[in-house]
Amino acid sequence: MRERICSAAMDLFLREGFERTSIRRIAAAIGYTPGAIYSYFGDKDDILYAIHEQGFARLGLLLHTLDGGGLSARERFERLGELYLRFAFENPQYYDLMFIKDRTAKKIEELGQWDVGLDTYDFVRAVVRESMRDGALPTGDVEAATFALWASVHGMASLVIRSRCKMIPPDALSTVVAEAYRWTMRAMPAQEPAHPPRARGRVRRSGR
Amino acid sequence: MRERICSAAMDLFLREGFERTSIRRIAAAIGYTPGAIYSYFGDKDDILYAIHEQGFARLGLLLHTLDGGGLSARERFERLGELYLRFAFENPQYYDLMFIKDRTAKKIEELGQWDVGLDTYDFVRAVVRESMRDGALPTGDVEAATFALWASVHGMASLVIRSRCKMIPPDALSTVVAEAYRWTMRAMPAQEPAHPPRARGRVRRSGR
DNA sequence: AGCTTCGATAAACACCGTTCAATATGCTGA
DNA sequence: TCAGCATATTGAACGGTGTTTATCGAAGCT
Repeated sequence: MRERICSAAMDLFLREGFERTSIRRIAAAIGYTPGAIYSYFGDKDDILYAIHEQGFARLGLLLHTLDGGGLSARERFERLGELYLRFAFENPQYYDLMFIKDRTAKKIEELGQWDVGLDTYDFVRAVVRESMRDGALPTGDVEAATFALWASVHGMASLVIRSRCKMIPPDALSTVVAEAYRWTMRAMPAQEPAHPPRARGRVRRSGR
Repeated sequence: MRERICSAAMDLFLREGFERTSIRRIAAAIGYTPGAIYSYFGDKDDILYAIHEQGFARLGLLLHTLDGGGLSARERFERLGELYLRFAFENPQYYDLMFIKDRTAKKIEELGQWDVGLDTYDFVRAVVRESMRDGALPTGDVEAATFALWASVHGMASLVIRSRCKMIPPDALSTVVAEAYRWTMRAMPAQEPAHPPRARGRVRRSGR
């Protein structure tokens, strides 16, 4: 039943946008009265939260396709941002819920459930750390580098999703984004491995 | 009168947030009835739009303090992002209106008034172009590099403003952001000037 | 004084999220 | 088979929202 509500809600979010999706409409879409929904969700933002969880499950699945591909640390690092951007542009409504919408953050705070997104962040941090250890990135503050990478791709995604890129011709947008990401990557050059053979071997093996 | 409405609205936005600021409350704050407001603004989002314009005026003023300081292209480039971030963190509600909120973008689209933000973007692009010509940045696609820089700082600002950084201890947040920006800057190294003396002279003089 | 003009009002409309007493439904035990 | 119970659902209500519009009142002009 929670499932039915969620999928009806997401359906309406996609077609009408969140603000125009009322509890009454969600209820009508599944043939119920508004009050019924409150037996399954405490309030409207609880539905948002449930969908946001689904979104993180999807994103997690996508990012973990990086595991076991026999990729070098540098390849993993570069693919990570690409996958993140792909998720954002293929699921803009999910992305909005997960990383932009105010109400989601408010609900997360209310529930104190930060771990949903934290897993994903830990994964990114681990990739950055590995990349540094492997010489695929200049060494430095892991926390800051992780945040810098995340901010960069989130910035691109959220500017596009929230329609702030109208100065770029729509048909050129995707290539500008791709080019900007390439620029960001090129700007973070691979260094000489710190301790070449053992480190790379260890990383390769543990990444199996 | 429009001024009085705007400042009352901004006052309430600051204290209560946009969603909880109703036309009725704005009207009450200046001693009018709700209907009166509609003699001065077509709808609620027109107030948003007016405030967003003020925000861009402020930001423009701040960024143009870079002019005439006798700064090198590289310094201008680095300071640009710092000023942008400063604006965002000192005026988070303005920033939200200008670069994150959905309804602002919708209203801009409705009015077809993209030039407000375009001036600012042109300024950033010009700084990037100058930096490349001056060898303060690796040369390459100006459009992509501008977007990459903007996305990077916007990403940091919007993640913080929309409360997505709870995995970073609050008291460490500002240093992580600063460190991440330094990382981004360090990752975009200055190159040898393309045509050193004449070019630098020209830039210096025109920047007066 | 009469007339016009125009800003402000009050009331209404159609929504919204949310609550809750009342009811319908389906299941259990006798 | 039927009473009783528990649970799922309803429908109406509350207080709010953005927005529209007929009406009013005061000021300005002839």
